[in-house]
Amino acid sequence: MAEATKAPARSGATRDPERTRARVLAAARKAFARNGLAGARVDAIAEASGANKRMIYYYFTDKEGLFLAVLEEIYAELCAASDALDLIAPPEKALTRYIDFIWTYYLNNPETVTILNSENLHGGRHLRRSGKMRQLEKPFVDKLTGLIERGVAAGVFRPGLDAVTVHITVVALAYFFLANNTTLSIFFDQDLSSPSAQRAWRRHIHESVRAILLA
Amino acid sequence: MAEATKAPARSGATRDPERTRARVLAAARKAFARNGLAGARVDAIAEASGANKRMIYYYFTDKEGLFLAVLEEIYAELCAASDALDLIAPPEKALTRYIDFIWTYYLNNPETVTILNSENLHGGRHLRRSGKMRQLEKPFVDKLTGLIERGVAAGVFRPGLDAVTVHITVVALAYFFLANNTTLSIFFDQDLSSPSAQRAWRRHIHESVRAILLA
DNA sequence: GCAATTTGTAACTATTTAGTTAGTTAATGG
DNA sequence: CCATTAACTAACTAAATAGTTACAAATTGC
Repeated sequence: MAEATKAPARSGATRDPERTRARVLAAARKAFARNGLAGARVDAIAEASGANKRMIYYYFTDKEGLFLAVLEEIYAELCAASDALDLIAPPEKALTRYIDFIWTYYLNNPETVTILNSENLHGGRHLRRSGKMRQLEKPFVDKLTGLIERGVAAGVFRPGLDAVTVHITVVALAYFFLANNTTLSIFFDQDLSSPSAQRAWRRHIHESVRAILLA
Repeated sequence: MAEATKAPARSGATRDPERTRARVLAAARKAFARNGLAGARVDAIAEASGANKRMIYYYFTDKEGLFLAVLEEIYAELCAASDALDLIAPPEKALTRYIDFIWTYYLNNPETVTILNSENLHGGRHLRRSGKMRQLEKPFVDKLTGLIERGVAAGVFRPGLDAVTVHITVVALAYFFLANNTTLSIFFDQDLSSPSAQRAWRRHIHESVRAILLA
């Protein structure tokens, strides 16, 4: 709502802070995803985004502020995608849709995976400071809780499993396979990055979560 | 075999390359686990280990060589612990023992977790170069394959699941929960690092893997 | 016991890095 | 239409960083 009044979206404008900010964030996301917080270079981000380095400090205070802004953007995207997920369907069908959503999301957003790993390396110290993080995930947990309750009521799912536990289980199976794909491929001497290996694992997640959840 | 003849283990010796190397590796492991490859400082590792910085380059060529040496040490420890695991027991009991081993290992070796994450961030480029990695994991996979086959033959486990798939499943559930504990705690607004949360998750892994594997 | 080699040290360097200074150009509001 | 503010730039700096140079002392092989 504030966008239209504050930034009148001039096309080809010589100055467009909104776009500059967005371009810096996009370049920063790539850089942090590839090299981590310490490995990413502010000079490189400035050059890649076409912004002057001074503007990065103008908008984001310092490197850690930029990293936090990237984290917040990533998190907002994840929540927006989660909110768009429709789980109003018969329990088994909704479960399938939910699992596919998680798998597809992390498969298509590898930067999210590596940046979240980086934040964990640093003990979550950026997210913890952020004001924007509180309870954005709650509507999604409520939606999943609703699905599980409907499934239990219908006698399809077994009782005793809460939404957060189920969710961490599904994310663990998807995220770990993708985040640690290279070391797993080396250790077990097989290419787990191939489309066929990915299909097989996606199928395995479906079967496993069904085995865990079905009555 | 070479140790006894080459390094006669003099206690309190003024020079002891074996110990210097070991101390550098220990300090490097801590530094890489805390700050990642780019974030770790060679000067800090030298100071923490009591070794002169020049010796680090003398033994490990460069920072990446040191990182690789840490990776190889971590991997060798993991394989040694895996080899010591006894799975000769009735299938269900052996399965419980195996799951406990994986959970406990990653719980007690958080540095292994973060360093493996770092190696994945860098696309496995250090491990891939290493000559020491090939097939060290094989005896363990064979042992697990044996367990699964015995379970299937006894009608306790369902057929169609290979050892690597089962193993990645168990490690995913343990490793992901531990590696991403802080962001998960923030996102879902609950302390997943507490002993009770850890006990609950360990129990959940047991129940889930049993659900996946039991006939 | 001495020449060669291994292990160790202190001080140095060339670059890179995050972060600044000091200013210019464009938009905006009265 | 001008004063004020927001957006932007180029060049700079102080500190940190990976990697070296040039030696010295201990150990080992002969």
